Amino acid sequence: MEQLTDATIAAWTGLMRTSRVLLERVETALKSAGFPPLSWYDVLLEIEMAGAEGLRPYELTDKLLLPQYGTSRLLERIVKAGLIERVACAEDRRGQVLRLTEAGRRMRRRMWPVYARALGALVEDRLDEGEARQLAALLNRLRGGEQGPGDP
Amino acid sequence: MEQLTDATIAAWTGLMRTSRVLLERVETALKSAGFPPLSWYDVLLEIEMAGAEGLRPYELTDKLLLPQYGTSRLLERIVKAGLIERVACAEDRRGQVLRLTEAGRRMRRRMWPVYARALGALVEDRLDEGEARQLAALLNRLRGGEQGPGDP
DNA sequence: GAAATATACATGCATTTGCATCTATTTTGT
DNA sequence: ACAAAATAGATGCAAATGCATGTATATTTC
Repeated sequence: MEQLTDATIAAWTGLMRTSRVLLERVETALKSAGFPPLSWYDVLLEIEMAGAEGLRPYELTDKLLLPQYGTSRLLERIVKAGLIERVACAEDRRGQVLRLTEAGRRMRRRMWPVYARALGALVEDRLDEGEARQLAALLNRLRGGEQGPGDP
Repeated sequence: MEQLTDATIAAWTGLMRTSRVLLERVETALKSAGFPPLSWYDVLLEIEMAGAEGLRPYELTDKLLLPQYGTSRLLERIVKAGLIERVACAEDRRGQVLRLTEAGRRMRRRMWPVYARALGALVEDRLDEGEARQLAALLNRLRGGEQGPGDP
């Protein structure tokens, strides 16, 4: 029942297993270097890339595909660690603007080499550039054709 | 610093985003049909496929790539729901053997159409068979060449 | 064959996640 | 301008996860 090709099943299980395994390895690399989880890196990077205007939490929710409460709590922890700060938002008094602290900027910079080394070993050493590009293309199609841009 | 090609970055972010989005949609499909999470399906299927000899928890841990305590607790819940039962293991008194109950077998059968429909919409409708096969191949290479077999 | 080591599984405790709902403000419709 | 609806964000509570460690049995080593 429910005809699905073997190829579909193989793609799905490959996706589930591979993403879990690689993510776990990246997390392990960060943790064993004494760094916080990858999600913190994502937050720090997005805020840094947002530049001088800062970033609103709801924008982060969109970019990182997190549930709203997930963003709220993640930010709470990162703020508590002193890596970002919330500033009241001038043009919307419900909201806030996120900014990196100096410690946050430093943390992001220090995490990157560990992250990059892991990606080098896990991805770049295993796929040549053409393959990586093809994989990315297939994954993007799977995700539903075309969405907003994406960054590391 | 830390040269990584754009293709590597694109493959990595594609992998993270796509796996999260698709998994979330599958989970949503199951939940809104009134079913338990996908991990329950995985457990039920593995036990069913193990056949008459049943399956040991540590084997499940290997197959599903779960941490040991994760398996222990997942099984606890599924047992409590009456879908599987633990039987004392004859040849290793530390261990146990898992078996499906009739309700477990039924549950797995009833979940499959929902699961399959989701995979049809998310994977099969978006990639033709050749693309799916290629995606699976690339993902398997990423996961570290060749491991044991894998099933849905 | 006794002691050391390894394996199977469980569990207490802290952290994280999910869900539903709450408050405050902004936007919309009339 | 005001009521209704939508949006930004927080939070209480329950469930799930991670981590370290515990207990029991098996296996290895000397």
